[in-house]
Amino acid sequence: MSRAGLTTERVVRAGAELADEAGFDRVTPSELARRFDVKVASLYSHVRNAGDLRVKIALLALEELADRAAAALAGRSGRDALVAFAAVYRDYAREHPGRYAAAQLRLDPETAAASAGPRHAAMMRAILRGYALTEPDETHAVRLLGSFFHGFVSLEAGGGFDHSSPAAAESWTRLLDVLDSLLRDWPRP
Amino acid sequence: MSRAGLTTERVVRAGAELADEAGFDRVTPSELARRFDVKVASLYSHVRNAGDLRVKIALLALEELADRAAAALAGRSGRDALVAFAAVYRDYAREHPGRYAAAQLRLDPETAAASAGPRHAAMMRAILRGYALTEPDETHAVRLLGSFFHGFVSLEAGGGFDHSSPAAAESWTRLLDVLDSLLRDWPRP
DNA sequence: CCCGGTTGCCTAAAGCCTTTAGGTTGATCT
DNA sequence: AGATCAACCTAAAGGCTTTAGGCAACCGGG
Repeated sequence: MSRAGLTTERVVRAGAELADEAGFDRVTPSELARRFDVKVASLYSHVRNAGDLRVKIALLALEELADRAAAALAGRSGRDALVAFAAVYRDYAREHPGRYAAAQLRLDPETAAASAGPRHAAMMRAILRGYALTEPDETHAVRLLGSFFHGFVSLEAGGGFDHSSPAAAESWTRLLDVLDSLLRDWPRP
Repeated sequence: MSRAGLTTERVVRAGAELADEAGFDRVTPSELARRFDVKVASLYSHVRNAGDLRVKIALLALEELADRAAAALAGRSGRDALVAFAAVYRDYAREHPGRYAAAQLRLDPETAAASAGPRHAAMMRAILRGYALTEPDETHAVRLLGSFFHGFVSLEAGGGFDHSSPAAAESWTRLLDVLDSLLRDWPRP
């Protein structure tokens, strides 16, 4: 009997692929075991339990997203940075819907703090430094962008824009222009 | 043996309460049966299966939300309407997190069309008629507002704003002002 | 080379959830 | 009172999760 060569890494990565193919809520130890042609119990040496598996996939997704965002941001500022950053989110969600869903998993505070989450917040702030906002408006703007990105991408993933025109992509482009213009010309309190 | 007096209506309503207390993903026929002190199989006369139960809870949530929104919108326009409508969403999500999560469930196109979903879209458009937007910008604006509302509310529900100041409520109020001002002074293409 | 330890994977078993098939009994209408 | 319908039940099959304990493949050292 040759071995399948499981490691936590490989298990989590396979879980992420499964999430993209079948949906994050269909990621189960049983299904993964089937894919590795291994008995279910064998996975439990690499992952504490089903919940832990999900958390690890979420952390992977957050890292991947942050890495892509960081790469996209390099050498850009202002509107360019905003558009590039936004594209990373939308593209990632479209390419990897299961991972994107995983990234939305609620983490306990400790895990969240050690995740790539804070990097995301920092990058968002870095973008806004290209616009002349002062606190607390910069924080409000971070939240506006975060909410819009996440909301748009998840509504699109849920098919919310499917049966109306124009296509989602057109609204996305136009709205980024609108937001850029809003940030440059931020209304006073 | 006296009967529990189940009906589809009561089962779905209890499911919605369970969702709010324990989370939408913990809504199972088993748990509901326990609450009604009834055998699991008995529920299957009132609900086709676990998925059907979830869908029915989602439809209930969408109706409730639309009803509240319609009531809030009555007699208001412009900024007032925008703020009142937004408040309905946020308050509903905070009062009924499980139902709000349910309302995000992906429905098949047929079910979605028969749901209260279209009413939501219509109300959003009604609000925007208070601002002088022309197509396709009105559609873009609908999507901006929808994305922002949903994004903000779900990030807040996920605890995303918990460990930073100012409080979410403050950003919410301020950002609604900002959006109102944006809509009144919508940038040209 | 082979021997011992580590680690990867297994069998077994218990517990819970879902779903279906078919039977019984309470409520209701005539 | 009898018939009918709906509400509820028992029984059973099948899947997922998790733990405990066992065997054997691999790796490093003697």
